[in-house]
Amino acid sequence: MKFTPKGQATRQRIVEGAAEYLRSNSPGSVTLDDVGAVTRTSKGQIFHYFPDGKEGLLLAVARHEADGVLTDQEPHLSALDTWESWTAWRDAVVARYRAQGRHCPLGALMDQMSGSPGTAEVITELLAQWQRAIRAGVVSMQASGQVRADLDPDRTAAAFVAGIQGGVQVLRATGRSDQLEAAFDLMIDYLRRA
Amino acid sequence: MKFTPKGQATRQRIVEGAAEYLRSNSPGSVTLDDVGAVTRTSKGQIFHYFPDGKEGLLLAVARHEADGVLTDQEPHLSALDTWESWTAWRDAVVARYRAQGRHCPLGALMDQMSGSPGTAEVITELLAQWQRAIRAGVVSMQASGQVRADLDPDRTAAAFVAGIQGGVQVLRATGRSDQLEAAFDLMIDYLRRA
DNA sequence: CGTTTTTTGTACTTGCTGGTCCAAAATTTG
DNA sequence: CAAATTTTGGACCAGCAAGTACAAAAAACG
Repeated sequence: MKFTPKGQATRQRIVEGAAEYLRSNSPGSVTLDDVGAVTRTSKGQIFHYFPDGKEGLLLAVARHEADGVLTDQEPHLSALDTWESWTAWRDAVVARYRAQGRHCPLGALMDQMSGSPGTAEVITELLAQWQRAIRAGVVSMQASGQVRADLDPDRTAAAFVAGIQGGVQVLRATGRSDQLEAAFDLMIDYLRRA
Repeated sequence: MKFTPKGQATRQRIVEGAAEYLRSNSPGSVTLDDVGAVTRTSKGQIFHYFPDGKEGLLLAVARHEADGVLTDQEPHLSALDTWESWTAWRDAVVARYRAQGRHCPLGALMDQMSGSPGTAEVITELLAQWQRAIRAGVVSMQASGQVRADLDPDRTAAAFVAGIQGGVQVLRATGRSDQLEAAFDLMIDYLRRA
């Protein structure tokens, strides 16, 4: 499929509009007409740019959101080489999620996961990248001798992913960020003692 | 609403059948006809026992599943007073979730959460109970002097909830239990060193 | 320009699903 | 046993939302 610049702009408008809309509405209840209304597009355009219909559109949205999650923390993620950078990262994530409350791109992703194997794949890739970035941070802390060398960076990073993921999940369900903060603090504290 | 014994049995059959069915199918795609087919009941019966229709049924299922999650780990949860009991608990949870893979009652709950405030409440209550049980375990370890007394039991329990929750979530998305195990191990290890 | 391709709008179709209605069967009750 | 109540079955309805058809507008192109 090739599109002219105008076409690409429209396509992008649809994806971004749908993404934002999906952050506050469960994917099951979002209709193509909703998307059309929000993005000022007609059904014809939606199917023109997403021949696979709703499924294709949701997948495109998933990819778009997955991108956002990582680039969002990028300044922090790639520089986890001092204790300050770790806590700064923690603060950024907590503040970010606390501000947006339930309207969470990652959470919306998870919601649309069940049923769509494509989305599950996108999430798997996202988590893997995330874990890799954290792992790199652990390794760099070991390299500078601030963390014991016998710590397994892979498992530590895996635990971080689980903790953050779970904290966000709880935040979405309950509206409270306690668990997210506690998990983050415990894990960083664990690193500190290692 | 009052039902005869026969009626209660039917109601229960519907809830349990629907619950099992929901574990492997996303709630958005589950229809009342599906439930009827699986539980050998007619639409009439479903609306007879759940006057609020689908929403009421899903809520009943949510409560049923929430019960199951805790009673499932109950032998372990109420006896977290030795290191062996903690690791036994860990092993039980990991084994359990690894066996069931994606068909996870808690995960299915989370899925149907978005959009239904009732379900969100059920989940909040479940998480709170869970956290309380873990907290009690931490306290008892402190009482017996196996864990430092200056550790905050609330925050520690909160972190555990987040870690497990996230691990399960990742397991559902990727099919791998690495993160769940890593989170569990890191946290227990953290306790050990405290 | 004129033609060809892309983009957009809209009316329509189709299938599905939650929910209603009502009557028959079974069960309880007196 | 007869009346009242509960349980069950299934036909039916209404609305909604995905997807299609097709033509007009706009742009690209030579």
